[in-house]
Amino acid sequence: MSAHSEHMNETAAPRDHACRVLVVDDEDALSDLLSMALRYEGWETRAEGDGTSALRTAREWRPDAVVLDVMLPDMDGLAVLGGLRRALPEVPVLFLTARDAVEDRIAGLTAGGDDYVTKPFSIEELVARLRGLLRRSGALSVRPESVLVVGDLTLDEESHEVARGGSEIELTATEFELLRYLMRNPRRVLSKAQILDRVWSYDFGGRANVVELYVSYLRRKIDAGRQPMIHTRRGAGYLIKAASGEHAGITARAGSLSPSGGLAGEDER
Amino acid sequence: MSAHSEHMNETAAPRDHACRVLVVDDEDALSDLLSMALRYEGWETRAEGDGTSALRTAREWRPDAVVLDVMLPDMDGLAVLGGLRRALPEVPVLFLTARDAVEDRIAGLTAGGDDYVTKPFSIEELVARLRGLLRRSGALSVRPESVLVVGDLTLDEESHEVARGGSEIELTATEFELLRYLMRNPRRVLSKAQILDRVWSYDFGGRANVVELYVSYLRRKIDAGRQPMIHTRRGAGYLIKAASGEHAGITARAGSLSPSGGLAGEDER
DNA sequence: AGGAATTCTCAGCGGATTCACAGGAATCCC
DNA sequence: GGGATTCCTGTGAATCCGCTGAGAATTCCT
Repeated sequence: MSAHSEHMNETAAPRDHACRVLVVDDEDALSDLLSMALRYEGWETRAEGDGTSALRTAREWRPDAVVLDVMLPDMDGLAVLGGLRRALPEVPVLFLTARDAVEDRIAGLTAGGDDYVTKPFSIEELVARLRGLLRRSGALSVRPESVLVVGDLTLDEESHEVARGGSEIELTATEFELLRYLMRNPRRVLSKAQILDRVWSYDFGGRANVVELYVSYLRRKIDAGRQPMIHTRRGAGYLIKAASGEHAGITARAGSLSPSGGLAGEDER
Repeated sequence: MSAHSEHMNETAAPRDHACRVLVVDDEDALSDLLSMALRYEGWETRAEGDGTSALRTAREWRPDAVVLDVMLPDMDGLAVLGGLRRALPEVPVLFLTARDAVEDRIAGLTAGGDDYVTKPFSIEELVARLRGLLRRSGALSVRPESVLVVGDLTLDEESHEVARGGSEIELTATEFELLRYLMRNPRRVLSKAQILDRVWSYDFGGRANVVELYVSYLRRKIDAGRQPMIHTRRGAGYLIKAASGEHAGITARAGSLSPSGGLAGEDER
């Protein structure tokens, strides 16, 4: 909670928030989690638990994007989609679907440019997808470049390419998500708990030790031999920053700067 | 610096101006899907479910193209076509017909340079056909070249010719569509679900495994022995890009330009 | 109809990935 | 220094994912 303070970022953040996101899911725990994460991202949110209210809210509140669970108590997700389209033809939709239903009725959902995420997902993934949708729909005031840059390290969210000093680095899916999270919050300490909550699926039952493991993997690939960029703050967490010797805080998001950094004044656990 | 590239939308939809497309179909699900896909392509759409309203909208809204299901509840496709021609003599029409429709009748309809697609179709196919119609009718402000280029790989959407490094490559229909989709989104990871939604017909019930299969076919024909251009991002999807060693991001649509690839000063890999 | 080309299912292989565990290294505190 | 705490990383097991061969089903061509 804490003051949803506006923290100074290295560059003036062009407020691409103000986006409104409607979350439609009947699991309260999940939609709370999501709302919090999205609000964190700088977006406004509303949550609804059933199709009928969702449609009402959609009409009245006119969100810029919708996160829609395809399994709803009162009406089929597809029916909700139909209503949505009629009310807000342009609004992009991010579907949530159960893992095993994947093959099922996702057909055609992404054809129009919408996207989906299978449960259980990681917040990082969901937010990234949503950001992609908003970017494409033009809802973001400034269309952000898809490349994150910290020092001589770059990460392209569209091609999933990562390179340091020009040479490409191969990462696994988890490594990629972890690095993206770190790079989205350069020079900011992230606790293992935060990382776990953000990068691993919300139902992950494992030990916090995986974070150490994956940081270790990342270091091997990214800091190998060179000036280290990933640093440990014992007892607090990890952070990434341009290697000393680099130009100061060349730590920007190529086009605009993400406010997402927004983890200002976060609390640790 | 160079970083300031104007970024584009997902599908290499070259923002060819806001063409207006009228969709006439009585199946809501399908016309929703279509509207969505076309809007995504950068076009404006209106949907109507019967011939009468379709004609009214055609007269008032004056679309640049019409997608017309020949099976309508109130009037025969032929009658609608007649009305259309009277109202908008020049407008190109893309017919939707059932697979087993009487072929010669359609042949008659499309005599004027119109085109048709049989249900069930893939979004890729429909969009490509429509783009062709618009291109020919001159409705597109910038007439895009019909050749997609990525590295030394070229694909001509009109002649359906594909060549790598000058030597021609024979592809089956599905392989062609898959490659076109990849090439329209160079250097962007496309998930198997996205590919399935876009390249396979909307009613395809099969497993995502076909995508792997067809990627495998494509690789045999395109990457055979040479520097691979089709890459797997395990856990994420596939992407195509110029082989390393090629000229930088010569990854353009000959006429308009496409995403990230383009500009000089990009780093190579 | 007969044969060829194409599409697709199925199943198995093999390597990549994820993760638990545990011992060792670094750091902190008294 | 000594012990406690925290972090790092090698090892190995279970699992997941993608690739591909074989062949059935379908469509296309003549």
